Amino acid sequence: MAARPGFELPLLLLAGFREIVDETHRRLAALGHPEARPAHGFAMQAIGVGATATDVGRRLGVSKQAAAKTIERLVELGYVTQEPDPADARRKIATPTEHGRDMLRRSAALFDDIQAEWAEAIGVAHLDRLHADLARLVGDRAFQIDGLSGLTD
Amino acid sequence: MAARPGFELPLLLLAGFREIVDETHRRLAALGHPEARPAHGFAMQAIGVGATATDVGRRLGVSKQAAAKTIERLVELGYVTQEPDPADARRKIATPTEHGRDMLRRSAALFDDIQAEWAEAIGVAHLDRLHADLARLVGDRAFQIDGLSGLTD
DNA sequence: GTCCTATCGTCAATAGGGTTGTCTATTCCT
DNA sequence: AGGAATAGACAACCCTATTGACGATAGGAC
Repeated sequence: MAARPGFELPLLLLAGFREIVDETHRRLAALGHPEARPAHGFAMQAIGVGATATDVGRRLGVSKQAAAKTIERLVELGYVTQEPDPADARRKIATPTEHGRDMLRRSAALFDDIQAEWAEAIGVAHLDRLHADLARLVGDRAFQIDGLSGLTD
Repeated sequence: MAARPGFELPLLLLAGFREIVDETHRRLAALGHPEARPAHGFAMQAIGVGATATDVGRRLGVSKQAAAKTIERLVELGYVTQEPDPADARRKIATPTEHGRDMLRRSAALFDDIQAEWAEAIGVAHLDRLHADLARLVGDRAFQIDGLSGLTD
């Protein structure tokens, strides 16, 4: 057994992740979003059509304080706006701006493009199997995305 | 086309990486290395039998300053020692201690164990193909491992 | 032998993403 | 009315990383 050293697998998985994410952001930078970084995309996804810092923190598996800082940054970059919830004075709702929605649309398209390129490189059948096998191995843990720091592009 | 949204793939890859690394470190903690964190393991690998901060930085794709800080941390944790190079007064060589070598041996074994568990879960043929496909997609980029922060276990 | 240049380690400032703990304001349920 | 739960803000801190500058050393050209 152990035909291959076991440490290669995590390295390959990480490299795959970084390859997709870095390439997406390289292209995104050329499409009017040079400041967008991976954490921003994930946070935008977590915001959806509108969410509070606490919501975002819960969805991303980080503290509400960390989420609040990220939202603050997104406001600075013009990706979201924040307004008090008229129905609950404790809450502040972050909502994507048109610029933010543009970023989200474009990154979704880029992810699709890169997936298509991977399908071309190894064949659709291989990619489908890779996707299915990974989904089986990690289950729903794939969508609890914390630990994204350092991916600073 | 685009039967699946493209953003799932990077998430699955990241989740796979985290799954392996986190599980390794959970088990490592129970084997006398509660302080070991992912970045340390990678740095230890980069040190090998002995290396300078600059070497480590180059191998890991980070600045020499960042590498020096990590080595400093490894010294604090008792994983390496540092001595001046007798042949070159500019250089300081970091060398794994017995504790450090123990950590490396154990984590290598744990990576192998987890790889075996994955093979059991999806079948050896599937795992081999996953490994081969990823290797083909990312090439040698797998072993330029930066961006490890946040993986703080 | 003596310079010029490249390299090593280090110091300092900065950035970004994360944490815990504490606090006030507000809401909601009893 | 009053107590528990919740949202956001503030502070202090950690970790990993960055760039820029600097003194000390090594080593090749001459």
